[in-house]
Amino acid sequence: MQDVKQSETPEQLKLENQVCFPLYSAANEVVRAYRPFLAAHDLSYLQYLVLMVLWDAQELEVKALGQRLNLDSGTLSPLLKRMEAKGFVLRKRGSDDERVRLISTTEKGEQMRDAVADMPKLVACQLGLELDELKQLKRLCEKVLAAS
Amino acid sequence: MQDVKQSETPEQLKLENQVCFPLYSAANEVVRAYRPFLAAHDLSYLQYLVLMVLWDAQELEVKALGQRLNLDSGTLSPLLKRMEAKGFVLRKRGSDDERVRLISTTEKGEQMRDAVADMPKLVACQLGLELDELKQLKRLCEKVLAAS
DNA sequence: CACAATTAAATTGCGTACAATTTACTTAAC
DNA sequence: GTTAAGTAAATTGTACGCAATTTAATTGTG
Repeated sequence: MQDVKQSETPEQLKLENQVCFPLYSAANEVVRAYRPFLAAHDLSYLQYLVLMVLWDAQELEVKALGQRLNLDSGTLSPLLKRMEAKGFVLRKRGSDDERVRLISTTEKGEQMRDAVADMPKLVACQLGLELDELKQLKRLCEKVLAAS
Repeated sequence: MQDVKQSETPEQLKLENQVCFPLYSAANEVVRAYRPFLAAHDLSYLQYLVLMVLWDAQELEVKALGQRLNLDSGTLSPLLKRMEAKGFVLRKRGSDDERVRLISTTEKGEQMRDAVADMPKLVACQLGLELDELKQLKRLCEKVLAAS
């Protein structure tokens, strides 16, 4: 019975033969790995990503932030409001263009940099990959992103 | 000004030096790539994953489904209800254990197999990776999953 | 057999993702 | 300079993910 059904499933449609599923699931796994560390600082994974962009960029419009993170205002607007409410970021209006929101870190947001500085290495260790494998994985994911 | 701030950011905390971000973003990208194809069949990406597991497994408890997909009942219970409402799956009660839900595909769910058979190849092409790179990516993601 | 401990799903509540629409503002064209 | 077109965020509505709790059924222990 089960054999009959299995033989009908084309090989390319089996979960274990697809790239998309391990990629999807590994990404979930990495976010899970970050969660406890970040939760200790009242941060979600995406909020952590936003801070990383801002640490490196000073002040950014929502749109520019979205371009770096591959996300739109539908995701970022409410997120940034929550981050403002928690005191991590500022949401100024553009002085020359009132439509624009200029996002920047607060002092508290800046301090998070030190608080989470060791996290990437900690989480990387949990992934069970060698250094060159991490680089490979990074390169392949970046190639996927470049193709989109 | 910007240079000062940048120099304060440790290298490992820059977005472009982290594995986690490209992985997270590439996974989002792949789901995005599937979306239009799946939407034509009234399926979400996760619903498609569930069907792939069921095509290969006949009948599964929610827990077993969750183990294969790395997801819990908080995600799966409402998802399976939606899939039942759309006629893709059945949710029987276990006859010997009334707590258990036995999930199986309907005729309609089975037919989806043919409808989406070409999708993996189509999407894989959009990823911009060579065949050996796809295999590499798959292997690395699976290694991450195995370590968790 | 009673009753505590365990287990499987479901539920609740919050934070993403994203399509589609709306709001508020700016720019272009006449 | 008024109106149309365009643009940046925000909002709305739906569907994940997941922690934490709840519900309902089963198992274990005396």
